[in-house]
Amino acid sequence: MERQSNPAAFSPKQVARAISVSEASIKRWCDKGVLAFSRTAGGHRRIHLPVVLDFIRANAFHLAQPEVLGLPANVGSGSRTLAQACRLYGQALEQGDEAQCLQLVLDMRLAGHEVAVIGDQMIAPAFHAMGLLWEHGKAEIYQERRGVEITRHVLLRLKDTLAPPNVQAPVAIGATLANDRYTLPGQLGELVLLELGWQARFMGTGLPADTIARAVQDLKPRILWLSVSSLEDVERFVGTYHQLYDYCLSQQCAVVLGGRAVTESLRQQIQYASFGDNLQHLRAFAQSLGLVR
Amino acid sequence: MERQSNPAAFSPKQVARAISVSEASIKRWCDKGVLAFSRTAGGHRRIHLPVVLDFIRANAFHLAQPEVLGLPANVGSGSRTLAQACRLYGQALEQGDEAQCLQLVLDMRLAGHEVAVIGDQMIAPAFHAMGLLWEHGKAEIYQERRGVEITRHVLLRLKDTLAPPNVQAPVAIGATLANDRYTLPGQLGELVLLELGWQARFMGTGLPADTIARAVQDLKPRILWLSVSSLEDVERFVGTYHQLYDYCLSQQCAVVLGGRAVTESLRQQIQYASFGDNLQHLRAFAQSLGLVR
DNA sequence: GTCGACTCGGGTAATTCGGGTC
DNA sequence: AATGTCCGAATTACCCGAGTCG
Repeated sequence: MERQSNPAAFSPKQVARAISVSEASIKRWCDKGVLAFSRTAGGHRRIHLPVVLDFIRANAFHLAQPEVLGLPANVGSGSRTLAQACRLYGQALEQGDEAQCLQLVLDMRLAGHEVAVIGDQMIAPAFHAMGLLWEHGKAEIYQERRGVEITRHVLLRLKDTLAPPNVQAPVAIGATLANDRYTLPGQLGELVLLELGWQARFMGTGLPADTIARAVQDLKPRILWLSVSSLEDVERFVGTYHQLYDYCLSQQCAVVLGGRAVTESLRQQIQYASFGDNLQHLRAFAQSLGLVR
Repeated sequence: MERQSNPAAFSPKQVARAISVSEASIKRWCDKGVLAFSRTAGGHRRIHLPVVLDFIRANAFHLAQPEVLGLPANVGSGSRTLAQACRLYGQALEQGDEAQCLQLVLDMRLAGHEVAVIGDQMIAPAFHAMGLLWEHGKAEIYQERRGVEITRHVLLRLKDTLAPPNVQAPVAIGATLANDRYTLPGQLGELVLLELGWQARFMGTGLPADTIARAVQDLKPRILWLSVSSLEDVERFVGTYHQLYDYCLSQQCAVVLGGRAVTESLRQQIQYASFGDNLQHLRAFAQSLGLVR
């Protein structure tokens, strides 16, 4: 929930996380007088933004990311719901505020949301919204591209919060085919499968079908997930895909297709173990195989 | 206690254990001014990771227990030359061994090599070698693509070891133009400039020239570095580039060109503030502007 | 009014401070 | 001169039941 009248105020927990210190310390510093604060009617501490900034400066807590327009950490006291977080994530992307993006994603993760949900209901919609802005001339392409780079970094941090996979866990590999350079869906897929305990690795973008087949041969994955975000030549795709699918079948590797370029009409021309236009489908399918746990 | 949103900071005890000296020595070095540190509100010392690594590098300390600082085990154990490290990096890329890649890069960094040198003499040659293997049918494309993903991750870790830029530092932005999806040179350029103290940001791949111009207008960089690894239509490139160059000139933004697609013949058709086929050129040019320190 | 998440306050264990000494 | 160890006081992190927020 946004405050309009007062300057933004934060709870001890928020400030604590913003500067990587325990919540108890924040409260102690408040009570000692080093950190000015006010109280809610019920007695909860609220620390105002200017105070936090002064404090960070005074104590040389290196403030990450420069172009923070006055809102370095937790904007809005209630980024609890995914919808709110999504909106804020979109704003942070526009401004190129990597620290804020990271904070929002980690907040959602700490709130218990699965990676698939964060991807489907926060990150994807944020980029979709930015696309709409661009169509109306209200956003620049460079903002979107920069946002991709930022989100890549954020996803890598998110990966750090996931338990490393067991060496005996089943293997999954992901890729995009030639001429498809959208990396985020692929990276998100990796995280979703890692979260389920798989040894998942996104192999990169723009892989020819034959080298993917070779990778299947060498790495013996049980899942191959292909993200298809753009498709120039459908005919050609169907041809090469068929071969790849047959090979995967012979290697006991399930092919999971995803991406907005996999249209209804295309799906009727091809086979797959599973199709999903979002990450939760991928998650559900991987779990349905029952190979982990 | 282990958080990561800001540049990671450590207590004297942690740093002491990491390099196998007594806690008292760390405190003395802090107080003597050889180890930069900040303090908590209660007076406890906090030392940031980039400072620790600089210190280790400058004083040739042995990093006995890297895991205390959140770094992979065994970092700093191998004293290798760049050539050796390059060969091992190539092998690790082939095998998809991300941990090994990370260790090799951090080792070289701890050995005192600049980011530009690591990029020019270790990472670039490793990929070049892999390309040669591919030409002889001894490597697969998927290995190269996977290697790119791995190296991306490694570079992000490397970024954590660099001091965050000052908010007043000059801004630099980097990008690749349309149809050029090689991200590594751009990411490496970012690190090189960050190391010099710039506020550098790689904006992503495949940006149209007009949105780059818009970014220059919005962000007011003093350097725009363009990595040109592939070039389909030279004519077209020269045309759009000219416009972009002129605009940058009017905005007092130096254009630095790099990449193997900038051939001798192409260079005679265009203007630029600097050209470099490697990172050390970029580094030298940025330093020659004398805007930092 | 319900309900989950958050915060309160206070208590305890672990860490760090600064100084003095070996 | 430089380092490692020991100390009481201060600081910080983690824990819990009761109350508050949205």
